[in-house]
Amino acid sequence: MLSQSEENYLKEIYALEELASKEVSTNAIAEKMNTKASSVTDMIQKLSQKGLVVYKKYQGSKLSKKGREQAVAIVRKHRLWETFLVNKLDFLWDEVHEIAEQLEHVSSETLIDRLDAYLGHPEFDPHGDPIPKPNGDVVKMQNKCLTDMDVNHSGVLVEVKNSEKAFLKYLNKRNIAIGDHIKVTEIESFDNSMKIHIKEKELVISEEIAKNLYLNT
Amino acid sequence: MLSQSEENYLKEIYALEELASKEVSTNAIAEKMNTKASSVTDMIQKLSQKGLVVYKKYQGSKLSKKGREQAVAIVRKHRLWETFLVNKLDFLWDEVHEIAEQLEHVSSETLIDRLDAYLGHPEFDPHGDPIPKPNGDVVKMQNKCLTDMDVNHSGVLVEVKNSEKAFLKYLNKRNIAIGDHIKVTEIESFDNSMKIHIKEKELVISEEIAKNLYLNT
DNA sequence: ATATATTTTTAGACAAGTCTAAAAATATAT
DNA sequence: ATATATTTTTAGACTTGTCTAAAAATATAT
Repeated sequence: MLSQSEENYLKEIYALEELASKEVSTNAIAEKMNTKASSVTDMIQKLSQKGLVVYKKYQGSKLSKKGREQAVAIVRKHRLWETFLVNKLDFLWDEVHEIAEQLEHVSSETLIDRLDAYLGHPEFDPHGDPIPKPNGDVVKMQNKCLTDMDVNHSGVLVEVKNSEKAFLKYLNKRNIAIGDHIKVTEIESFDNSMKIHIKEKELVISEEIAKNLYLNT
Repeated sequence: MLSQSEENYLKEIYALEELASKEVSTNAIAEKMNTKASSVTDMIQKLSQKGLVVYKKYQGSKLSKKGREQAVAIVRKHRLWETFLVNKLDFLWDEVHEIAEQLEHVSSETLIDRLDAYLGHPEFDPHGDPIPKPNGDVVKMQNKCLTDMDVNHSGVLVEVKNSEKAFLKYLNKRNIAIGDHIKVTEIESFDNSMKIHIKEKELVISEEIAKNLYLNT
């Protein structure tokens, strides 16, 4: 049985690994979790002791097989609860994160299986993130050009294909940056412009812009 | 903001007060919560400090107005979640307690209001207990124990006072459930066993069983 | 390559909640 | 009414998860 805190660490390490696909640094975890590096070191050592994390002093951490399984299970719960909140209780998809953070720690296999069935075994949560299967399978995220994405799908901005001053200036002005979570909310078929949700705001961008943005989805 | 532990204490003190309608003893709380009397003393003093409990050394504790409000809010959450689990996720009414014990600590006013609406503002939970209103009102039940009923009188089974596995199993086997209409058709005076009419059938139950069944008449 | 800066770990402290063992207060029984 | 039993509280310890401050390791810059 994991404590809530242990679960949160596993979940965040998982998220960071997905982004970087290499060992995650103590500082990175500390920042993500709003805590101090020394606290992270303490917890990492405990998780390492328990065989959930592979850790070598000063070299960062990564999840073990066992740790990854646990992390995925938590992500599954989080995303199913988010889906419930939006699909059944009429929350908006950007209002549900904090509540799901609490619900994800409720421990009952049966509960989560029933919830999954009740929701009709959804594949994606309201943010467009894939919901892991009960056996731990997760749809692999891959880089996709924004122009290849469908409505309601989302991803994290990981690459900008054009490095002209003007283009970068454009991104700056609109406060678009690497690492931002972007969700496609509308596509205008006649000119392929799209409406995207980014940093709590809606933005309309042309196909020309979209062509240069790559998301990890 | 109350900790989970504080919430649990308030909830259990509330339950004990409802039963006894007087100050509850440290030992009674300890037994109910599966903890030691010394731990209870510690917590009681803390809750008293916070103005949630009225406490005088060696004289037992009772909830303050503020503490009672908090306790009722937790009971409301607990019972709404139980209703959700049974009505929407098809749990049996005797399977939901442990899960609801976890869910009741999820903190979000909006969540619980939406859940309430989603369930159609139910008045009773699957065990027949009244669900407190958002403002804290709780329907006072004029429940009667089956042993206090006369021949030919009837009511709806609303509460089961014993939650041991064996007892619940007994009820399941005989297909006796909360919400059933029960009529007393015969009382055997020498052992106080009774014949009851339930779901189109006649059943004989011992006084021992009858003691644990409460009807809303 | 050496000094400087940054990151990470350690050491020691603290708060919450629990426990055991012993002391203090209250209740019970003769 | 006094001795005995029970209940409750206190004192001190332990665990979990956090923190600050200082030390150690690693990275960076000139």
